[in-house]
Amino acid sequence: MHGESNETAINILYQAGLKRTPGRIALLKLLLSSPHPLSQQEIASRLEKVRLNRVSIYRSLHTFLQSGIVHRVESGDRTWRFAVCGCGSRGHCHPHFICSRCGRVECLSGFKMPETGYLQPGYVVEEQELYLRGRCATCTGAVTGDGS
Amino acid sequence: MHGESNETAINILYQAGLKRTPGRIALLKLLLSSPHPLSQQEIASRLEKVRLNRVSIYRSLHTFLQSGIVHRVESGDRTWRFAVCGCGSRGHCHPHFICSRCGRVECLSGFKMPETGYLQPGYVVEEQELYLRGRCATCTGAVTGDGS
DNA sequence: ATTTTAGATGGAATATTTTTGCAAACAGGT
DNA sequence: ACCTGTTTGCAAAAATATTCCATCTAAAAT
Repeated sequence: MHGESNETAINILYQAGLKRTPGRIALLKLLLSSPHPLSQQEIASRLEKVRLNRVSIYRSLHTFLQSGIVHRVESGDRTWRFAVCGCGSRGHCHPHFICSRCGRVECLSGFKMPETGYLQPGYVVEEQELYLRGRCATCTGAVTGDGS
Repeated sequence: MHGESNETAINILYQAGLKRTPGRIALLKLLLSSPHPLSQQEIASRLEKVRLNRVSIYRSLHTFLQSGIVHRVESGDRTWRFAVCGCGSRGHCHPHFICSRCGRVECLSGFKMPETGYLQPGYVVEEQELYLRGRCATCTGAVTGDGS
């Protein structure tokens, strides 16, 4: 299924100058294969077979974050969610949609962040986060449902 | 100083159909007089003289939130911050600025939220939050500093 | 003014998530 | 095969938010 993501994960780690340990590769593979940001709990439960400690997950995510490999989303339930971001910076390059019903968080890739030229003098913006909260297509029942 | 905010607080509670208890009035007065959102910890330390329990603060804020009296800001350090919002809804009617150095959170009142007509079909946006993270005027040293 | 009642409060305790410390294990290079 | 700095595992701590239940109070009714 995700045979190539193994190579991709190793390559990303190599590019960032990080050691390619089995745990990190598995973690990064998981993030690469997920269509939406994952919480540490979700990651831990999906990585049980790899037997990667939660603290190690926490620290690896922390390292990834500092290297700009992942970005961190605060979805409103006091848990951070992580996703691989192609933009390579620590900031957010796109808005995020949070479903208020199912809690799912989605990256709205392809959408630019709004312009912000309206700050008071002296203020410097380093990064910005735009969260849209509402109902996803599944929860509004608008999905046509073509299987899977 | 804030003699009138006492009346204002009582009036707000009355309009919302909530009981005007001393604790709630003190809490609302504090929020009304604060230029930026406050965390529960900040509120508790500033309300020590009133001897209002932290749980009561938590519950009052929860009630205020449901009544649309306050709005809740997630500033990135996993603590909620609360501020009185004139818009009367539970959503956010303006962006928030978070200083990455001093942690201060400011309401960017007067600025409209960006348009969001670009969602996929089936998605419904109930509210949106825009956070700008960076350095405030104080932390960039851009304040002219006319005393105080 | 007294009574009544739904709602608010206090204090302790619980839940959840994040973060740290230290010793053992490992990756990557020589 | 060996060395060194990094990573991991396990236990434990921190920090914040949330719940429980008995008691008290605001505000309306008598």
